[in-house]
Amino acid sequence: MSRGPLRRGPRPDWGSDESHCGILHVDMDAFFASVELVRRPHLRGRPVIVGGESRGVVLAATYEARAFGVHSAMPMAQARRMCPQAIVLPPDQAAYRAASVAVMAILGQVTALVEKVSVDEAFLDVSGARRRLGSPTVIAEQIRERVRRELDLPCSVGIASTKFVAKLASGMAKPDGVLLIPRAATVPFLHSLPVGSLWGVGERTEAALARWGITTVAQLADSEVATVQRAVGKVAGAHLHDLAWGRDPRPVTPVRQEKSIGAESTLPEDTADRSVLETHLVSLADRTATQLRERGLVARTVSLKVRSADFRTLTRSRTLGVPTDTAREVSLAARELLAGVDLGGQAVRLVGVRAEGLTASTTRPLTLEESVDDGHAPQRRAEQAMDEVRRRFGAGAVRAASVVDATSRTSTILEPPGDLS
DNA sequence: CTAGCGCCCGCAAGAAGG
DNA sequence: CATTCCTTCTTGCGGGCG
Repeated sequence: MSRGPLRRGPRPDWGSDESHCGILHVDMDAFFASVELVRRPHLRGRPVIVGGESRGVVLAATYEARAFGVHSAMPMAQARRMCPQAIVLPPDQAAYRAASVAVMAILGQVTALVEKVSVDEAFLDVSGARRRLGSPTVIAEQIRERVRRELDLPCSVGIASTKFVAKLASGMAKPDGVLLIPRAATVPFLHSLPVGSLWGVGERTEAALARWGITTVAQLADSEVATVQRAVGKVAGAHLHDLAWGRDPRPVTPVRQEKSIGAESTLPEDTADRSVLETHLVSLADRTATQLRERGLVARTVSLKVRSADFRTLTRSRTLGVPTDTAREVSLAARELLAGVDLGGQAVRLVGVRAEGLTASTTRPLTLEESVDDGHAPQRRAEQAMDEVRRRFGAGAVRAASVVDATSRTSTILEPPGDLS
């Protein structure tokens, strides 16, 4: 989700030579808010913010809200102060995922070379589609028209010769626009920007560069590589210096093997009660393991994330003897890790579970040998049965007994097989 | 008054190898 | 033969980024 403030003034124009500009970056405008407006058309034209109710941040804001200074990632309390008349809607991730799938389907019809980078943005390599579909700007406008007509959603497209310049261009094209940066204009374009515009330069890196007197991309480009490397590290330094000269050889990569899968949640209120935390860990582990099984993956390492009330974050991880995809083992590992954490009396505001070291599961349709000699097989079978129940009756149909609130427990609730607590 | 998710890097320390 | 030194690899952790 783009997080910059509202751009003012006319859209810049860097020329119209489209040769060598095969990379498109498609970025949905105020995505979550735009999806909400589709089903709540009466809110169009009004400041709308999507975000967590009490202790959340702004996930998306319409341009009407941005006019008040509201932007993504801003604490909700601050956003409400800046724009008290804003309509605040709770997020509906399922709806956004569905919209994302629809958008990506349209992009997939343009070219197979689509790299989804997040729920609301993707890169396309259309350099081979010119004969079939026309020039990049023509393709960009067709995409925008289709997304607008079929889904009623606005998006912006950046066109350039490299991925990160295309990404910058889409940001400057917003809202609801297209911007082409011809290859010949790349360096002058980049050198007109502050360093913070570069991909990979956030608050910290910006400050580190500033200590060496580097605040613009032009200054970065004119600095010795060694200087930049001293400021931000060897690898990042070399990379940034390349970017400052428009060198970005990364190709558009349609499929990427995921390296980790996880779930985390900020608690309704801070707590130091370990049993409450463990209950959350069980359900986070369940979500994580379900995703592992959905993707046919097993994880070798389980990591725990804990954020305390003072907003300090720590992680602990453990590598298992045998890779797993069961909630039981993920949750067991997570709870053992939690037991080893000294919170120093601090209450906890967020816990998370993450599965790392992923490899393809060899045991998806459990073979006979596995169910005989793998001691974990009964657990896998049980959890696969739960997957099936959820598929047929909905996500809430089965939960670990320990996650079911005691007051809502009745004899009619299905208890999962096996000890999941 | 600060989400959730996943990627990547730097650094430190231990394991492994010579 | 056991110990030491050195390098490289692996793992764990923190943190930045978007």
